[in-house]
Amino acid sequence: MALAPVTTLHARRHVGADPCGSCATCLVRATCLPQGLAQSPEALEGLGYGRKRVKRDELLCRMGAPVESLYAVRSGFFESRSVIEDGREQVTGFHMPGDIVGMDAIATGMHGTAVVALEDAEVCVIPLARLGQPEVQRHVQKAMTHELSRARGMLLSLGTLSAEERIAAFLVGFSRRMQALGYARDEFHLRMSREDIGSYLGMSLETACRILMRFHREGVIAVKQKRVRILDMAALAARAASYDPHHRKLA
Amino acid sequence: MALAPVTTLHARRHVGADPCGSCATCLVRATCLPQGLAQSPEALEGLGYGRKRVKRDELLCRMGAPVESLYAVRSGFFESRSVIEDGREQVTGFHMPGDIVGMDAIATGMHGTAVVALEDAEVCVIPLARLGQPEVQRHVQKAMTHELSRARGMLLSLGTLSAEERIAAFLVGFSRRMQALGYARDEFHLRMSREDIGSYLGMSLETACRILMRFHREGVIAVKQKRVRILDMAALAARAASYDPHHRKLA
DNA sequence: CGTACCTTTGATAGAGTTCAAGAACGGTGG
DNA sequence: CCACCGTTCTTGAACTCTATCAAAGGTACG
Repeated sequence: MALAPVTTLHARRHVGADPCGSCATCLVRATCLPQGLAQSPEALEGLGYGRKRVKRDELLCRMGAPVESLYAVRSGFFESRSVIEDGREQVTGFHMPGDIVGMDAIATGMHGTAVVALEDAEVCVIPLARLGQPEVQRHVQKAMTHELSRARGMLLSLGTLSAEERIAAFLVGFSRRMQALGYARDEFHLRMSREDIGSYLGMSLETACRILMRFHREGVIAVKQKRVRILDMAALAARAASYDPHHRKLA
Repeated sequence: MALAPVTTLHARRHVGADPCGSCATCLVRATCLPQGLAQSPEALEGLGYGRKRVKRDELLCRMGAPVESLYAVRSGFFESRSVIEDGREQVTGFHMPGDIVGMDAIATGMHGTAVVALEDAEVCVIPLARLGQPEVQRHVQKAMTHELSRARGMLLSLGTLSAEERIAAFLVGFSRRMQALGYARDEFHLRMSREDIGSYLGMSLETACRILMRFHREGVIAVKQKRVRILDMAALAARAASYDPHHRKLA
């Protein structure tokens, strides 16, 4: 159950390894918004989208701030946080390279969440003015429907699953996203703290911790601090009981 | 604390009172999708959007079914239900006249929820082909961002609020939506059962019931079966601790 | 190399679920 | 119009899960 050193993870890391690179070499290009605007890498380069670097714990955008642009994550991980009136706050999402951040704000013209970098990161800045263009609109619409699906999944998770099921579902989902980015699917580095995980999943940090340790004890995963290895994906998935739009019960 | 008879409610009801009426007299017209396509009522009429009637407990669309169109609710109330793999299901939304239903499905081309009529209802059918039109796209995008905001609000509710706070927030929100439709804001008829409310808010039907009774006992509301009167809106709002995008804690 | 933060673990308390049973309501047929 | 029956709502009691409080390791970072 021993975990490989972190360096193993970093060796696999070919996303965002080139923070100053051009779009031509950007490995999240396939999911990137500007992609819809230009077919060739050269044309992409000419679009003049800005880049922005954000250091760890810095804010990409503030809650309540007016929206000037959307952001496409190029490298690094982010989390979204929202507060309710009385000051309590909750993590509402984690964002990986290829994700588009800030769409929720288009309706109100104001960011509904604060987006924080969990590690040094870089984003592409997409001016809001671009949204008038039909190709951009189509791309954003697609990203938005995905956000909606994800949000409904979280709703189901928070509403009907037990804490253990939510943790399992979280790990399986995280694994899938890592795999989609070219990382290993069964060994990864959680960028966020136990408190963030707990907040995101609607439980205390202690509960999140205890359940991760329980899975470790039972041999489903190996976990040490932020390093996680999935030892029995099937067992984990079995405990996740996730949302399945193909399910025919209500058909 | 006695409640007025239901007829009082129905007397106020001027939305959807004309189920066969034209768009020109439709009172949810302002929020209706086709509105963006035609400036005059006559032009609206000519767009040839279909109508569809749905009886109580009938499905407007099935989960997993291919998406052919969106629906704009003209009259009546609906609820959305999703299932997770193991068969457990949850109510994920309630839909009132003026709401657009089915947007979540655009990405996958398949409905992620089953939409059920809570009473006899009528909808306008919006063929998916229309989505290519820029005006429609813009309108749908706006509706979608509102859905996203609502979803995040629910996430916060399920993640950080106590059962009592969630019930309070639900009542305040329901009241606001009723008022926006021209109904009384402090006296209304819940179309859904306690089980539906509980499911939507992530608690058992007994808990939903007990909390409503607690509010009744404390004089905050008067509730008898599905009839609700809000006696002390301020007290209710104080317990709701809802999501506020203007909040500056994370700014 | 020390300090602050994060993680882990234990003990206790409280909120909410589950099981169960009675009451109220609404629709239906005589 | 009334009685009946199924459904929904209400309420109680026992139990479970999760939160909270507290404190002891670890880790990472300056």
